[in-house]
Amino acid sequence: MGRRKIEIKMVTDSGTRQVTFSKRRTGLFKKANELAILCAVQIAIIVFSPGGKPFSFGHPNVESIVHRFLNRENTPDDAGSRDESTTDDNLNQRLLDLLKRLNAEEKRGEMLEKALKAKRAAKGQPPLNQLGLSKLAELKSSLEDLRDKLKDCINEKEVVSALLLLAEQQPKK
Amino acid sequence: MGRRKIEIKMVTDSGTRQVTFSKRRTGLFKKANELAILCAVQIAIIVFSPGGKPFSFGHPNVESIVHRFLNRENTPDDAGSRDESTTDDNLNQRLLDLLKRLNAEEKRGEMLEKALKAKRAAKGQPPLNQLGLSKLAELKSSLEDLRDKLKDCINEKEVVSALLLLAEQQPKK
DNA sequence: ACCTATTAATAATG
DNA sequence: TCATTATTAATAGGT
Repeated sequence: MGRRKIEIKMVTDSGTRQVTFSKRRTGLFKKANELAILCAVQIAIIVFSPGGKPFSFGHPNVESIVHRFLNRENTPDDAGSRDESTTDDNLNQRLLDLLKRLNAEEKRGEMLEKALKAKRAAKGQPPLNQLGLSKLAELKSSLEDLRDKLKDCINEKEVVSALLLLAEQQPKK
Repeated sequence: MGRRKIEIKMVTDSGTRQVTFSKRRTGLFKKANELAILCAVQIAIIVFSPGGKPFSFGHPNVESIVHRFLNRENTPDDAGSRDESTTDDNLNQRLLDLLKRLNAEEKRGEMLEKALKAKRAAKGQPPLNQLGLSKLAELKSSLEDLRDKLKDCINEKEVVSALLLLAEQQPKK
């Protein structure tokens, strides 16, 4: 709907792409707002610009909707509405996503840690010495908790991976 | 853009509201898809229908975008544009977010695994037996890789936690 | 940013 | 829910 019809494929010129992004993002958010009001529903949109900057729209706000969405699987009391989300395919897809994410976050964690190390090296004196003994003990126990949690996590991921691979293995249905 | 102009206010008739919701949701998702392709961007939409049923659109998928957003981080590969993201505060905040997310995902992983287990228990014969030996070996080594990665991860998280707690400890600057 | 010719979405209807 | 279509709304290209 413009002076010309355009094909839906990546806009190659980066200037034009940025303009298109701005215009269409505005239009999309407007539509989302209309949908929310007309139908009295909750809606959230998250989009990252070509430059990587996050934009979001939420009615009434992004966080509550995301939270509701992410936690939609553990509401056994109100028995209504849902029908999907319990098929094997669905579970497998979600597990696959989860594993992908965990992997990505491991990498991210490594990068962040390196960045922080570099920062501290560049500074000079690490602030470790300034810690009180009681704080150190506290720290130690919290780290032990964390380690134990992650160890449990390893076993779970092994099981999950096994199930996933098996599922992929199966010719299906 | 219909036979008549309509006011943007809640549609009172529930039948009409449901129809409007369906049509406009479809339109919105289509627009989102076009935006994603035209501008090569990631986008996620979550919307709950008037009946409370969740609908979502994600390019490439909802989960990764939601988590990228909750964590407010920019992609590290294209080295341009950004200038922040290297202060200590910023790093610490990002590490804190990462830890929170890892924790949340551990829990999610547990839940998903339980769900899958329950499913399989309900079915009967687990498909493990059908695996060929070579596939089993493959599986085993990939699991070992995963375990090793997670072990490394544990150590990193310990360091990270220590640094985080120390940072919180400091009266700041 | 703004303009506007043109296309795309959709409200009402069957 | 699906199809049609008169009408409005979004927007591509240009200034």
